[in-house]
Amino acid sequence: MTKPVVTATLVGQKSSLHDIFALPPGRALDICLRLQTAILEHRLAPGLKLVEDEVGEIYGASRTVVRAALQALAHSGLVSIEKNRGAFVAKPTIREAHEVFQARALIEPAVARLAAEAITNEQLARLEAHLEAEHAALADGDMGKALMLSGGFHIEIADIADHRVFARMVRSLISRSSLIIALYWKRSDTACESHSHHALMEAFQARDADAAESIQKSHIIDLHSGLDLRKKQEGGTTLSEALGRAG
Amino acid sequence: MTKPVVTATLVGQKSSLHDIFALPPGRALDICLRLQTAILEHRLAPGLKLVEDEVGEIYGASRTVVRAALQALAHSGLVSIEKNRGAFVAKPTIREAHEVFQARALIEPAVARLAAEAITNEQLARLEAHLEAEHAALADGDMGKALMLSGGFHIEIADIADHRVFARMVRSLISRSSLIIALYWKRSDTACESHSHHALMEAFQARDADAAESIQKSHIIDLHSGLDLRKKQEGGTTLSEALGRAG
DNA sequence: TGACTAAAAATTGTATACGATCTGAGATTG
DNA sequence: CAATCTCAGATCGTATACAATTTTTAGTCA
Repeated sequence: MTKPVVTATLVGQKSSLHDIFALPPGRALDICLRLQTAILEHRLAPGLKLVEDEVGEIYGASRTVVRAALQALAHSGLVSIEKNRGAFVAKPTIREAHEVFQARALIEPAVARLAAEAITNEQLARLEAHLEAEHAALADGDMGKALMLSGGFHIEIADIADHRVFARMVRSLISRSSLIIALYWKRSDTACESHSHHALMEAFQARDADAAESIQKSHIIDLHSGLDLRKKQEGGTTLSEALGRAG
Repeated sequence: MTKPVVTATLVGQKSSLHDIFALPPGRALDICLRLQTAILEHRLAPGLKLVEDEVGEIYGASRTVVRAALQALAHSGLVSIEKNRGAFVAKPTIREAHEVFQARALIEPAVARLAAEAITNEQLARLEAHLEAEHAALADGDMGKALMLSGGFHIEIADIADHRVFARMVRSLISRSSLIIALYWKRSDTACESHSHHALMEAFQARDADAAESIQKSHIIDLHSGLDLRKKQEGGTTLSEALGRAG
């Protein structure tokens, strides 16, 4: 049962969650996080409608709370809300896909530099453990888990950089990347990814900020090039079916 | 009566507002924008408490709607919400001030480059008009207006770059900068600012992307250095006093 | 059959009500 | 007199109810 560890990282157990959603702790935040996890795990397909009553029923909360959660998710870009029509799992356009990866290519290398300059031994160990988990998932052929861990790796770096403004941006960009990958990923060999992360790891161990920055930049450009920006997947699943009763 | 034009730019008349707050059009968005304007015009001091009933009374809406608006503002970083305590106009810390300007120094030069590459003659004219208005405000000694226009200038550039992800980031960073300046600005000679904007304008006219990028970078570093990050202003005004009945 | 229309059902938008929590003034005590 | 305690008022958190809007369905007519 290693999954909870994964989701905790990607979803934001560290670096105070309410900082991400600007919501005080409470049931709304809970629902927010659960839905976010479900979306990032690709259990809720892009385009799926999130009916307020239905979500409330599943998590045992009233529409008031659910609405707050959905609104928060809309701000983070994982959900889009249309007037009088409701909330839907976001379905990034091809344009947005490009933009998100352009933004990542600008911001994450700078963040990697900061992280390389500030990283402690303890954080190094943690990051290495993360990398190993990622490697293991790849060996198992568990792609969903590997992708999740891959995102978590980037987020951990942002946390190490200890820059809240950047960290928040990175978190949002990576969440959206997860959706984008769900829709547009084409490349079969995800191995290169793990390789990039390994190279990054070495740069961190050497505290080589220049290397970290440049490796991260290549890595993200590489990811960007791994997208097929023509076809688009349709989302047909049903809500309670995907979430079950526990979510 | 030139102010509405100004606020319209800073607040986001262009580039579909609901994109900024991820809120569908409606009363919540209205309140959101009015409060944002009031905050950015420094009529609502950092730290001021925004009582839900009071805001609702002023704008003629129920708490339900007001809460949605406050939550949206919290996401954009202009308001902070504390559990069981309510919403307050955000009061950026010194650390956050540094971080916001570091982020601007990274992102805005890249955005300026994009804008220089894409700018049309029409947009050039618009931008020039904006610059003139800014110059006029400075000549009048109307600092509040000048600051507002200064922020608007940066936002227009982001809109010209036509990159929604960056534009949204820039908008959020500039909003927060407005608060930061309200709290920490020290320099008396705001003239240099106008000078920087002039230099940028020339780069745009020449479609010189390199120049635009580098000028923007220096400009933001310069702004950052114009902050005094020691003292902190206290906010004591009252809500309805600042907003009046019309807001 | 197919397209259009109208009524019914489902869903969202908003207001209101009530319990929970916080705040501050005044009483109490060492 | 200062510090603490208690309780009333203010304010927030959440559920529920009803109005407005959209979506679906059933029916009608060409």
